[in-house]
Amino acid sequence: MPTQAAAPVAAPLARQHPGAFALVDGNNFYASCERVFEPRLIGRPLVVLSNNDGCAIARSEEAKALGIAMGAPWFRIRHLEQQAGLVALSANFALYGDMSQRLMEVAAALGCGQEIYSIDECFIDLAGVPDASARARQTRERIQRWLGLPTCIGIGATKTLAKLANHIAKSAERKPGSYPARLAQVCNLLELSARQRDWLLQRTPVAEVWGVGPRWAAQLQAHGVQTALQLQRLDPALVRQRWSVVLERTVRELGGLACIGLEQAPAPKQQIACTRSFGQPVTELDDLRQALSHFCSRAALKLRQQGSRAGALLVFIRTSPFRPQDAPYARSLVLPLSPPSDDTVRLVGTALQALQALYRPGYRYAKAGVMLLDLQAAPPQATLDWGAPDEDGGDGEGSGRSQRLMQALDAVNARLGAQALRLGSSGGGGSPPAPGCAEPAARPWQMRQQRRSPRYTTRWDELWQVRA
DNA sequence: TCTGGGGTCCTAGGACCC
DNA sequence: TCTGGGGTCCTAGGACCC
Repeated sequence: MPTQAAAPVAAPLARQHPGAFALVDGNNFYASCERVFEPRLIGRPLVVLSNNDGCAIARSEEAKALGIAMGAPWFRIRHLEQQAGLVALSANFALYGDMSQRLMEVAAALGCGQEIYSIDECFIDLAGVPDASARARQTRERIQRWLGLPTCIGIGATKTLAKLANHIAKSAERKPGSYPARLAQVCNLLELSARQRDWLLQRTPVAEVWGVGPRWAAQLQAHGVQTALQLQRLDPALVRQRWSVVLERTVRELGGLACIGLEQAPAPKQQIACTRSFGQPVTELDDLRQALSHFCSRAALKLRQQGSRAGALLVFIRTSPFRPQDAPYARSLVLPLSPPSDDTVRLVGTALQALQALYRPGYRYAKAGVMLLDLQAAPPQATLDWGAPDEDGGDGEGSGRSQRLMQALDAVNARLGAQALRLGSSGGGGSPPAPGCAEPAARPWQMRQQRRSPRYTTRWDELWQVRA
């Protein structure tokens, strides 16, 4: 057996100085974005629904108080519309993404490095930043005043402790009296005594620790570990043996040893997926072809945007696991792409070939998707030379013609809207048609989004209207 | 009737190599 | 009783994150 290197844990020991990280996190981010443009929603229980209006993926405090769980299916909570004045909106990712960019710009000024961790969270490197707490409060106020978005900020010696501090800042704000008031909104563990920190860790359930999911939480509890403090005091070697090197890192991070660094430049993705549940069950091959063509086109755009090519492509189709009355069917197929490609025409052609092999009539399909695999950096872009004949003489892979076609496709869609120019196999669908074009017939695979708010910040025709 | 859509990392085990 | 000793690559599965 090869001996296990201790590298993943040992490397950070080289850090000379204790670090300091902040975590800036939007409160109930999607719900808060909606309230910025629709103030009548303030104070009301509000949920944002997933694609297809399937389940709740964000909740205002008032909605949480009604007992609505994260991921609660809409059909189980919709009675609260009548009973409790619950408002439900379809997810408006164009709006959230744009608000996120603005938030990240303001938050970046807090320190000397930023890792955008998710749509509503970023880590900030605070090494060498004086008066971190005061700066954090100022950053919070700017985000509130300039964007109308509430945030909380946690500060600690490691990313795991910054996360934990953020959790405390939120809890202290949500439930005044549960923690000292000065910890609300901004919680800086670095300015507390060891005793005070232990007290906070002791009050934090182990399941709230970043990196401890439901499975490990249950196992830890069975092992007598209920709190973050008890987890921090476990023997790292035991944790590694009984669980994994991943949880061992968490234990060390809780103890103040930074094992997880700040990743400022996001690494290129190793795989790119586009998958969707359908708005209605789909039975016809032609509808599946349209759906997969559409998904694959989106994935191909993401692929080109990060400058990669795919060496393989996976397609899956499946019936609903939630409908026992339907005959189950779920299959996937991986096809190689040789040579690797970023050409929408070729990728969609391959995806449809896979679909042809997977499709069986007689099933009610509920979901399908495309994943691009084996991603590798694309060779440097050929210079744009419209007049020159293709060196390889054809429209084969990597040819100048393929590259120019994709550049033109992306340029047109960047100007006129994501679906303005698309393959015929995609059929209608996606975004509304450009002005003057006919609305294509709705297809069963298209997702339901019946309660979406306007895309206030990214569409000229959906701007806020003010009447004098 | 109605249950999201992305990602990451780590480990174990098998195939295969010299 | 003994059965070589290293290695790499790939895949599936399990855990986690938002």
